[in-house]
Amino acid sequence: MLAHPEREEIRITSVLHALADPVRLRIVRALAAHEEGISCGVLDLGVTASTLTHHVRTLREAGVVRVRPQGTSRISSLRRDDLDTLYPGLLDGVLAAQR
Amino acid sequence: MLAHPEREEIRITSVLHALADPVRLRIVRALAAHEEGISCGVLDLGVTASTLTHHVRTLREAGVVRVRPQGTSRISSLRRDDLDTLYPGLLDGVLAAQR
DNA sequence: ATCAAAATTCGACCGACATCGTAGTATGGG
DNA sequence: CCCATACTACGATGTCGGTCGAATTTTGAT
Repeated sequence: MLAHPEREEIRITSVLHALADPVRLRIVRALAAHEEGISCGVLDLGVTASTLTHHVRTLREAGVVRVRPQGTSRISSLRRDDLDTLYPGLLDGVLAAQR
Repeated sequence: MLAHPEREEIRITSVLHALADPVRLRIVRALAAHEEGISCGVLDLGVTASTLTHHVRTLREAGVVRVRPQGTSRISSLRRDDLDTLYPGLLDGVLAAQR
């Protein structure tokens, strides 16, 4: 478990699909503001823990976030380098969005 | 019919969802290569005409493309200005994707 | 007026997915 | 060892959406 795609395995359609959900987009925005990574459980997203697990897995399997265990928590962080290399400007454009 | 969202009405989640489909992404790539716009019917996308209609409508309603009637055809073109203004870098990043 | 080409509409089908609740696993502290 | 915390796994459910075929509309040309 906790498999992450290599940079070369990341697919643009998977990334876009991962970003196209309101809850996941809020997660990405939060991670963008915390380069060191955070436990997504601390975010108040209005969904249950199991739903949150689903979303984080979707982001991880798409190659958007990296997840590392730390105690009983999982620290998620944005894969900025990989995404900026593969799709320069995409992440910045998404994060710049007001709506 | 042929309603287009104003620039202020465009939503990032709708744009991302519109771009997250392989067929629609191929349409967008084709439009990016033809600034003057094209009739999407000329593209060989491996889907039926009715499915193509569905995809073009999805792109139009998301604010990704502008569609104007011309004879019995509909000419689609990318809303580059609007997208680049709202989400600078997003479109370029998506188009830069190799996979 | 008739015909052909291009596109749309409608209904149906079916797989994908966001969500939840419950139960289970894992880690660390007392 | 026991317990609490954080997260995961699984199954169920309801909705959304990509796909098609058949029928219809629209436009332009003959």
